[in-house]
Amino acid sequence: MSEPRYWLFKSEPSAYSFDDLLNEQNQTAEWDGVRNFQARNFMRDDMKVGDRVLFYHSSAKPTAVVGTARIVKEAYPDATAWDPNDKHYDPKSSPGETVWTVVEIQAEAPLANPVTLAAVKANPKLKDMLLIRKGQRLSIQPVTREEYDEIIAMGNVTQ
DNA sequence: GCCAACGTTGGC
DNA sequence: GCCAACGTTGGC
Repeated sequence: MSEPRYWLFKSEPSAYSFDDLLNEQNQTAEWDGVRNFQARNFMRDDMKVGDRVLFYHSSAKPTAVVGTARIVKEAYPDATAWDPNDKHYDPKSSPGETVWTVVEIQAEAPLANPVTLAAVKANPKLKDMLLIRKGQRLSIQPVTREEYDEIIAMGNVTQ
């Protein structure tokens, strides 16, 4: 068993929030609709069962890491890509020629104290996080173990 | 609502 | 292969 990797998943809570994930059966959901090659490659090539996930709310008030999750199922084809009625339909993908993939994540726990983007920017230990790099828009990003642990430490402080 | 940054598309 | 135009992301 290799060491788990660490990731940050962005979602707009108006579209899909951490609470939505908590309300799923088994608190588990398929992470579908990703249509960016770099994000797909992370899912397809690097994510393993047991990897840890920070769940981040983008375009929210405030924007923040709000909870943790784990990868519970590794990459498989994203069926929403070949559904013409789906918002993320992509005619270049088909059951015979998969372009896009999904993984499944299971919620672990909400953070007692969500770690806002401002708090991330204010913490020198987190200065290298991709999240705060100018122009970085990836919806799935790798995170180091140190960064993950620091976010958890910040998020579980009760105040 | 604005707009900077970036990815993708398509003409050439 | 270049690059302008366009669409999207996401913070502010």
